Amino acid sequence: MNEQDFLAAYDPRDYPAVAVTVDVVALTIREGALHLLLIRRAAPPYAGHWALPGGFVRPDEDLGAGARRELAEETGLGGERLRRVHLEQLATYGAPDRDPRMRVVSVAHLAFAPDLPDPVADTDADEAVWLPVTALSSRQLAFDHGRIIDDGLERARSKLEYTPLATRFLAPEFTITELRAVYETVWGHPLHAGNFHRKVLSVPSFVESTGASTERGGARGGPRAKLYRAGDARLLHPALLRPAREETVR
Amino acid sequence: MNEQDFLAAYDPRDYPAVAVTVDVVALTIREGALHLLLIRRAAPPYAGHWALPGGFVRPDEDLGAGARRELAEETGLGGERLRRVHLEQLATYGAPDRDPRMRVVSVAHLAFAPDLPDPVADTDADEAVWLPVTALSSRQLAFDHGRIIDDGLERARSKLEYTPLATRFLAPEFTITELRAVYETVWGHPLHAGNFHRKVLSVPSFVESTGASTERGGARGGPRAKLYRAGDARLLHPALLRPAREETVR
DNA sequence: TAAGTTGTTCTCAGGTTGAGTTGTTCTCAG
DNA sequence: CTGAGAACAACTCAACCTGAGAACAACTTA
Repeated sequence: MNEQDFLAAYDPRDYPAVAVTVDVVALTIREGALHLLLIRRAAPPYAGHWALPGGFVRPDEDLGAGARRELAEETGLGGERLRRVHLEQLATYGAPDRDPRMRVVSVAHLAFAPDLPDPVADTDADEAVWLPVTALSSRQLAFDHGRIIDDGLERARSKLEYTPLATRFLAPEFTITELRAVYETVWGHPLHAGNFHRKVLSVPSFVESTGASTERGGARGGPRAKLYRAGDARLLHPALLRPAREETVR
Repeated sequence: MNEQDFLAAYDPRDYPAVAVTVDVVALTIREGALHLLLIRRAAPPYAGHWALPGGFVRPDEDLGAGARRELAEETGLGGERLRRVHLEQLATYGAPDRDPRMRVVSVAHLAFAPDLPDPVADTDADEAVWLPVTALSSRQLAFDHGRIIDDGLERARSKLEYTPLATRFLAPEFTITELRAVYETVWGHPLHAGNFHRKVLSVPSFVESTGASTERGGARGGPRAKLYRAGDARLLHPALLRPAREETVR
């Protein structure tokens, strides 16, 4: 049997039915707090529970494209602003019983977005909101989405260490203080302003100066800050390491 | 419609057919060189080409379990030795045209194994071999497996920096020099022996002393080396960073 | 104008790194 | 049995990086 005959005789229905979905852990920073995009499910299973935006991948659509489409549908975003959102694959979740309907394998993605407008509920959802991650524990989550969110948050924290992706939470031009605020909210603890400043400027191609400064000083005083934009580094060398967690005392 | 009615009325065949496979980038070190497990495909598509071990995920099997099963089938391994192999999810590949038969989404995994016996070809394969990664360029690879292998090698290199997984390429007891040889072969360049020694012993819980030493000195002389086993650290703090690649000169 | 805040630059002590050296223990060849 | 060479393990030292704090000028609001 040659390759062409083989393909002609091939019947996809011979294989077990598995559905493939994409889900998105979309993060943004609003009012100094890390927020996550969640929808409330309108239809069973898990009707009324909160879930990640996502859905079945379409027959001719790449996985990343599917994730971006789902994100666009939930945020009502398009064009340039959607293109500025960082999107990467997170991990794939495929426990046999994770969806009561059938075998569903979900390819989860992680998105970093600058402050975006309030989301719009579409057909699958009662409601869509940006929820502060600190408020997550009070919500009932569908499927294994709690686990996916935990993995996404840990990935986000670690990505800030060795990539310049913190800039993706900000407008194209930003100050070093705004960049530090991103690190502080994602990592959840304060950083030394002077050392952070020195470090960011010493990492090659992390940020580049625009030459301009802010129009005004800070809300409560202080000089105007210099403006920077993201440099062309894709990896930070050397990395900005998180302060080590305390050793477990024995 | 309540949730039970919904599930009763649900027909999986309403959804587009997608097949889910698991593939494994299995790495080991033989004779001082990094080797990769490859099989030669017996059946179309890509008959005669080299491919990663893998196959369709079974209806009631978790993704990681499927990857471990495929690895066991190709290596003929079982029991304790199979359990010692480190296996983690790498990434998922789902471009619509990556398989000519139908839409196939492949969840790739990465495995680190101590030196294993020669693989045994099973039904899907003419032949199975451990191939030095330096010889990869001379082989015709099926599907997008070249890309998956590149991603797996890069992931392996980076995992050695911040996890103690280098020990998974070795027997349960090893010397610091053997551990250094793992880093040197995976990273592809020599390391300073004295500094490596100091660093490994200074990272908390990376390795712990067994108290014993090797029976004999090195093949070409030298004292007996102290033996260590893996400690209980899951992450290295601080990490063992690769020397920075040279800056791209402009 | 005074008081307070903030962006930015310094200083300095302590730690870590890269590179080389030393001393000792071993294997192998003759 | 001995000498040459190899390798493990420990040390030294200069260069660099980091964390913590201080200094100071440029802003804000009251």
